[in-house]
Amino acid sequence: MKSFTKSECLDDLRRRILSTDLRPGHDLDESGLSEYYSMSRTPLREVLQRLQGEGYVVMSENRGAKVASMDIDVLRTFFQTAPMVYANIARLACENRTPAELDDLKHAQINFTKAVKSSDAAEAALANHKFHAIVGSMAANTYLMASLARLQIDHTRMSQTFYRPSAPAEEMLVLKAIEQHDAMIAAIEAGEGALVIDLTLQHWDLSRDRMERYVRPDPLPVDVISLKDQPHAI
Amino acid sequence: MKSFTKSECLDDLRRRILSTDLRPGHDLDESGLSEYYSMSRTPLREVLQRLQGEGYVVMSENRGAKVASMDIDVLRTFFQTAPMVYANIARLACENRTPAELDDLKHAQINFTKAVKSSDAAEAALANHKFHAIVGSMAANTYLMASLARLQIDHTRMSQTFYRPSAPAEEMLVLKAIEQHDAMIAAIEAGEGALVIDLTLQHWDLSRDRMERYVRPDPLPVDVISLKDQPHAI
DNA sequence: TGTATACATATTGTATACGATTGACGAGGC
DNA sequence: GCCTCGTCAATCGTATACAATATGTATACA
Repeated sequence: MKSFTKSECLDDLRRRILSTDLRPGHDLDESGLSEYYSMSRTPLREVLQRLQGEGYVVMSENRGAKVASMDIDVLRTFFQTAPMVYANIARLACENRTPAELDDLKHAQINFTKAVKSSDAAEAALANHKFHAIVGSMAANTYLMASLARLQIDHTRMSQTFYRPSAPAEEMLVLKAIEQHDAMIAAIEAGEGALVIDLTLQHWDLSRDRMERYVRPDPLPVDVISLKDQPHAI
Repeated sequence: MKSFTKSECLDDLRRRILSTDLRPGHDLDESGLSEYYSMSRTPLREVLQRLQGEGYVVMSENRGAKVASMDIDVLRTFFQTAPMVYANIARLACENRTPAELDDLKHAQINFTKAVKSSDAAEAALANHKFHAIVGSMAANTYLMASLARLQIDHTRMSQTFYRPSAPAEEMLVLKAIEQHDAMIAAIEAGEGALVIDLTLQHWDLSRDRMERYVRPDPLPVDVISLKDQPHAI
């Protein structure tokens, strides 16, 4: 039974939420989690409070914490807002990136590529999350960073299927995403703002198509499954 | 000695930070605050954690909480980011506002006007904060709201002097701000997106001029005050 | 006089115990 | 048979005690 520090607990919960190991809307029981992480409820509650602040969980008085849900109207605003924020972040990253951050970004891209090649979907999604978080920190803009962080939570959760390609054509898309990352790194290093905005929007389009299919999947063939045999859907 | 509930404590700390009653960078002592609000340290710590999540305070391991500072590079990004976020929020508010929210907004404007007329600077700044927070919630966009909330923290703290006019010409500016609010309400109610963006940017310009003067005040007349008699400035 | 180290003090971090609130289940009345 | 109300279990919220960590100060030594 591994013992966790508080910050390890924070990281682990973030991971589990981002990878949808803890599903949106899932109820988080304080006693259960405190036992799981072998710490008392006091620090665990503080971790939850913090996760609430970051938008990973929502808490209600006397009714505990839940993993932040992804309902339809939130998704609507997600698709509405993401390209604007991503593009602005990318432009600012061009202007403000430090050499150290550039190294971090290249390193994150190596990890991302590895995760994709090893077909570990959750790991790939998290590595992609990390990549874009670094671009975010390059922008050095606390205000936009607050939006970006929240966008990324939902983006990463929705992109889980992206890295689990079911057909050769879909695998091509993932490889294209890798190429786009490389191009973005080059553009950021060269400080070409207009180019990196363009690349970012292309990257977004790729991701969006895949996510929209996840949100609105192809309907089941109704004439094959007898309606009365279907389990109740929510 | 009044007893506070947890949410009252939250509100009060927000108020005190926004009004710069608690100055940027000020050290927040847990025991002291828990005594002040007559609650134990456990819930107070959770309040601080939450305020950290909202960007009001920053916490560091084993070194407690501080009121979020407003250093020069943060202010730079503030002026860079605010107009874009405000304009987008305003446009979305036009599209998504509910009748109930419109009533709230009108009510907030009444409170704002009252506070200005009564020359209570801190109260006016807070009422203005509330007004724009309602516009933010009208936008119904959790992602941008995260940016807006953080922008507003610094905006409200910087605008403290705005409502403490020292000359008739400056008082005119405050009255103009009231008029702009009224125009914004009308535009939002009519759903005129382009107009409300325009009004919002005008409102921003008014506020920005005043804030820039706060950040970079007129220099002291060096020939009047003998240098060796000056108190040490930071 | 300046610096380093050890101790004292203050403050933060964690565990545990207890009180308060919520929601579910079942008995009783309509 | 249905609704209402009360009890009970489960979970959350708070207080307090104690442990861990950081900071300030005094003293010894270069």
